[in-house]
Amino acid sequence: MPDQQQLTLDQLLCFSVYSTGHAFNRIYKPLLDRIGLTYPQYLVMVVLWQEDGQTVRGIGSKLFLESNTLTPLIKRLESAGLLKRARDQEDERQVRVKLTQKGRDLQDAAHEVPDCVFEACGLDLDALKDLNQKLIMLRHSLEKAAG
Amino acid sequence: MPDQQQLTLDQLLCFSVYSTGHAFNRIYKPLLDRIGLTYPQYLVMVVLWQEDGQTVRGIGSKLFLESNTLTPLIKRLESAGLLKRARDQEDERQVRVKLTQKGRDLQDAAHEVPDCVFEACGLDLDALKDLNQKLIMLRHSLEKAAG
DNA sequence: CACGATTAAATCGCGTGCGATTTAAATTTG
DNA sequence: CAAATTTAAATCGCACGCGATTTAATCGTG
Repeated sequence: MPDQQQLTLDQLLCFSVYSTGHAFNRIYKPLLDRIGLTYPQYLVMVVLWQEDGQTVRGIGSKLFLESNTLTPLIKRLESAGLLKRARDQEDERQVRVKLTQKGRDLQDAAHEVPDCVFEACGLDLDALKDLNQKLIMLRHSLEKAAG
Repeated sequence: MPDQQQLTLDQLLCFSVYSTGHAFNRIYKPLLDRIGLTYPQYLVMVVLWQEDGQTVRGIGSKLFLESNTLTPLIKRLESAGLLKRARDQEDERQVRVKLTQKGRDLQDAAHEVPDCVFEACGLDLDALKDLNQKLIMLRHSLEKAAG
């Protein structure tokens, strides 16, 4: 980065990532309000719709989140009746998260969300995939650098 | 987006943005801890280093944040002695934020932060600028769609 | 000029993220 | 096998973000 004396926000990649994250949230908010989920809760549901019965740690490794964030979040989903939490019988340290019928049914209600978001991005599918891949690679570099 | 039955996280651009934002935070954390700032606080300082004496609303329009987020954050920066808040004499609705000497001096201490982050990205400058521009355009599309 | 509308901050409540610590279970090692 | 270590969740505290509301100042219209 040249000449930090004139450092501006629009030169900072971190800021475009940060602010675009907020912009995504503003798109998701009205869509997810309809089905009673927050964005992070939606991500947990996506992970569980893909594979039910995962542990908190397993969900966390996919979302890059830990139990201090996930435990309360998952408890809220349990309060909403979307899933059940239960200690694993074979390893009682772990908690397995299983969808209820209501939780599985919600996938249908969430059906149109990705299309609406895709629309809002204003990108064709190739450009979107390309940007996605570049960000995944960037995330990987950052994770490696963080150690 | 094809076939939401098999929707996975790594297909979601929103998630790569969301998780890369967290990854940036993990890079910034140790760098900013040294100078006693959080990442959003650092962004406010960057905005003020570029132009001192802005209003809360002015700062917010650059950061895509509002007074409900900024007021407490800026008060913390004031408590840390980095700036002063004062009502604008010409329009008492507005609060002007002015750096103290300590706040201006902090720019030197923050000197190496952008270089460290750039390093962690593992991208050459052209690739970084390209990615940055694409994200800025995406953010613009999302803001427009959110209305 | 007055009164309703608009605007800027601030306040409040809630849901994340996350560092630090705690608790309990499983694993490793002597 | 027992003690020390490791591991998985949970808990706690704090700082965002943001929707909703409140307060105070300014503007706009009649």
